[in-house]
Amino acid sequence: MIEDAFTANRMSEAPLSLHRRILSDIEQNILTGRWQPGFRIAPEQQLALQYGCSRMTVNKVVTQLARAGLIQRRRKVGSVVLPQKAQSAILEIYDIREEVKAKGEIYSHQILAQAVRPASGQEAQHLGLSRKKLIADITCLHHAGKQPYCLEQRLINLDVVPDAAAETFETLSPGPWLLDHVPWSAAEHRIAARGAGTTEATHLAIPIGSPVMVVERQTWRLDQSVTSVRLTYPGKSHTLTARFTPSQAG
Amino acid sequence: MIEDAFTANRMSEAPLSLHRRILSDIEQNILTGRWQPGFRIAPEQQLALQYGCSRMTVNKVVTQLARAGLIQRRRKVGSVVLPQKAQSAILEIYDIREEVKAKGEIYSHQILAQAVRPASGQEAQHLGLSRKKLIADITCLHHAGKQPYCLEQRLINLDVVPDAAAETFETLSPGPWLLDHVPWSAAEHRIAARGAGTTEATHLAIPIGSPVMVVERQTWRLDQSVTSVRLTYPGKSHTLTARFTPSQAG
DNA sequence: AAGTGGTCTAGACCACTTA
DNA sequence: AAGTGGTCTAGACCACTTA
Repeated sequence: MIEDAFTANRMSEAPLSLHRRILSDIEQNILTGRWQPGFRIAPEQQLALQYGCSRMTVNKVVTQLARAGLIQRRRKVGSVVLPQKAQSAILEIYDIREEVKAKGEIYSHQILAQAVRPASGQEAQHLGLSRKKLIADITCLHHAGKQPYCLEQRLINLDVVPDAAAETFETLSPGPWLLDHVPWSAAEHRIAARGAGTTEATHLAIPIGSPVMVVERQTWRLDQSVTSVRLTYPGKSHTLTARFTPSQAG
Repeated sequence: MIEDAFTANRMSEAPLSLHRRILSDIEQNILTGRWQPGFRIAPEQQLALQYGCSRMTVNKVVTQLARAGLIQRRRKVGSVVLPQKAQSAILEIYDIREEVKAKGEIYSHQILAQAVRPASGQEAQHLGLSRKKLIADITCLHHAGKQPYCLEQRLINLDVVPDAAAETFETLSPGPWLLDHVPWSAAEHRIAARGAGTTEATHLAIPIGSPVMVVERQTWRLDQSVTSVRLTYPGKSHTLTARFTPSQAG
């Protein structure tokens, strides 16, 4: 369990750790705007004196705040409050199978098309590999009960995942299969609302032009692209949720 | 700057700190599936011996992994690898003004309607307050150049933010104004794709039924709701982006 | 040269949880 | 009773950055 400020504040009996007290103090000063962007936080030594604790305890707090993006730390200069350009929230992207099961529906998936072929120029660029490298191109439809739930269009870099060429994806759909077979180190998601094109409309059994949510995800291992996927959901059936509590982020 | 595993791997010269080495080791074991969910990680004492370092150093790493949601820690039981139910990604939600400026367009906003009135039953429930409490109900249109960019429909809990009743929001739109005036401790976002209704279509100058992205955000201060807002963007003009690197999350 | 953060140590005492 | 994590201390040495 992650204990965050929100939770901590509701559990009134729990004696706050020194760490948490210092964290909340500084955090509140920043979030309420008492300490404006550019404000310089007292150096660790001084904070340690103020709170009557060791420098290590203060250091952990301030490091955490830097990780959460509230401040920037630089040697000799000190810790400076950053402008709050963005609210960052934690978006949980669940496995489609789990999503469907969580709705109490029966999950199934179906491979509509599968090919191994050299990457086109555009694809190669997108995946960050040289042209003519082999990729797997897979189209997969996910069902909730008998209803189409999500259309998956995926490219896999066979340099990184050669096993994918021979895989049928019958038991596991490409997403979870890849999670099981490849270590990855970074992912990027783009989320947009669009009107369904002919392909999406046909497979998802919705009218052309009706709103769909498109989630595009690209995954890297070190600096090699592993896979790139576009997930298309009918607008009615899918909502993403993201939460944020500042102290949780660090 | 947050230094994450991805970055670290690309900066080959930088000597890895002990902390980072231990973190990467454990993380890779989990992310590659060598340590399956349920696997029990060696206790801190033993890890400290293995790496020839003090327990404190190990503790910081393992605490960070727990915060990132990769493992669960329990006294006496130890640290257990959690099932990877979700990929979590960090979604940055920018201020609309900044978003527009970043596109090189001129930003402006316009208050279309503003009222102070008692909350309806549904609104009271949504905001988690008793009925008849006063709320501010504001509709605001954001422009990029001369084009409508985003429709904002907002409720503000006047118990928490009494000043909002008298505010005209001419200089600052309600979002940034609230950020400047109220400390908050948690936020929740829901993101969906829908077809534009009559109201949205009219204000955004798009056809009825055309795809829009709807971002609903609710913000709390401790356990009081501060504000609830619905932002509606034409599907064409807006994409959300979320990134993730595992070690960054902690 | 001096201030600041980055990292680490070797210990301590306690709280919680299972047995 | 014993194992494990939670938190904290009082120091250390160094790297970086500004002056």
